[in-house]
Amino acid sequence: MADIKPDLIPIQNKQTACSDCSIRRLALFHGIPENELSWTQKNRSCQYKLAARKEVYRETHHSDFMFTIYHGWLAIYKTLENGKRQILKIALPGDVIGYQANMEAAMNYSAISLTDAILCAFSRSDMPELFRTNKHITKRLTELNSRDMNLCQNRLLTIGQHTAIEKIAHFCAELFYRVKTIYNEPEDDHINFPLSQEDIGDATGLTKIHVNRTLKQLREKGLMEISSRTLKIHDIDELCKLGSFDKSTIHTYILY
Amino acid sequence: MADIKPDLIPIQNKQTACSDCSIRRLALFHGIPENELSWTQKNRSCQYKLAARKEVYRETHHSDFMFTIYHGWLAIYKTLENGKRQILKIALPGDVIGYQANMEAAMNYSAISLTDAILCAFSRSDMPELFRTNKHITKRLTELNSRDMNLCQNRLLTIGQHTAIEKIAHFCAELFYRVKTIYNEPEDDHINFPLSQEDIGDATGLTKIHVNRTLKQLREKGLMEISSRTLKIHDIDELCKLGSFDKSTIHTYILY
DNA sequence: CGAGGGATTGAGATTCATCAATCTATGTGG
DNA sequence: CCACATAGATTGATGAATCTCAATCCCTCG
Repeated sequence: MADIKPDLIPIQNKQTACSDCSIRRLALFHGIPENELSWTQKNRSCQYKLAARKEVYRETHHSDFMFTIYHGWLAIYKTLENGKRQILKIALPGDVIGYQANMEAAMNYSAISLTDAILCAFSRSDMPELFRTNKHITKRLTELNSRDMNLCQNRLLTIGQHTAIEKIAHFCAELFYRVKTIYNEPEDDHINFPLSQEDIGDATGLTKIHVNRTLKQLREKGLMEISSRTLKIHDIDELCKLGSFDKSTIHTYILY
Repeated sequence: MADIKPDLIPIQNKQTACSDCSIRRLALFHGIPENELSWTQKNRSCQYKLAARKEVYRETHHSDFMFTIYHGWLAIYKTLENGKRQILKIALPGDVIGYQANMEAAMNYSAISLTDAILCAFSRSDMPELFRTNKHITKRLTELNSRDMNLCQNRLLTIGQHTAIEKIAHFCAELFYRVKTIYNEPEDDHINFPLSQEDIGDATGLTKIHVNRTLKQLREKGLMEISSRTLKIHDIDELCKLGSFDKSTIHTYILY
């Protein structure tokens, strides 16, 4: 088993207490009775911070830890021999990464930070004990997994059956609603957007050149615009319609 | 909540006992101690049989049941308003269908039988009790979900980043290995294959016409052949290589 | 102020979809 | 048992969507 990555820097002091966690409503520990919350605090190995564009996991490698994201964005992806990359998911605060059934198995995806980030680490070897001792967290983990499954299936539908402009509309609309829900700022029509056009291409199965042309179309249609790492939404209803994104289902993703 | 579908015909007698289940090693109840197995027997509402091409679930509709597949093949899919369909998964004996985090929510996919099938039904309203009372089955359900997640992510990679011939090679190779592992017939180079070319297209994001031409290419390359509902593999190694399918990972899918 | 990565645009090639016609296998009713 | 109906498979011709290669531009950062 490999150790922790060198780019992950332990936060020496000022670690957030789980009971004070500002994003608890989103996270693994949502709805957990206070008296059981001690498990997370006790078993959280450490909080780590890391810079943007640092690798957290690499496919086929082993890792001792799973993480919950406290701050920042990450991309979860798989690569092919020919260098092509498929981004499976943009992971946001509250998301769990590195959880899989067999905690001793190698990672089946890679992960990289898209922004500066703070991660809460849990030792994978503690997980079996968790399943034995804490039903609430186990159930919650299952719920988060199930939500992820639904997201993944929707992406499969989008990537398999949509055109380029529909794919990008869907991708951006989903991300927009996820971010808005997490940060509770329903009034703003824009979000910080740290992905390059190449990243968008890797997430939607398009080349960066075609992404560029398609973003231009979206701009000219007055639906949305990306510039200087910001996504501005001009017509969210049309955007959702174009991308077949049902915003009412966002609450099946972000579980309160 | 909707009731059971009229096409699902209750098996009146000769229901298989869970303790005698021939596919238990694959299924939800793998590795469950005998004394806990009574839960499944007690809570299994019924075994149902159904003919090929019958709908089991419809997206957005409610269902009272989740199922484990005892016999037959099913397709799990989502559809768009324009009629396009994405097959998310081919479900085989041992697979669980209809499990999602919020058991009261509407189904987020449809399901149809591809062959005659036999399903074991469990009432969704019993699930919360299951989580409270049976850690083994809960854990097993989590493992199966996690395996499905990995399969789904691999499909996302394939559909997003591969060419038509690579997609179909991957799809067929995966299915071939899954079927071989379930039925334990490692010597045969062919399997029963009830999917039409249109089904393959819906699973890989291609039109049936392009599937036809691509199958012709695979035939001419001497890799595989589909005829009269049979998939014959001529060169499994080359097929896996072409489709970037790593057959060694099949054991992370089919958990013994 | 120069370097470098990302964004943008153009031209041409390729893959895949669409439309349309024919062929084949399978099942059904007479 | 045959004639027919039907669904799926096959092939051709054409066009659209997307990729590839190449050049230039722009912004950011040291």
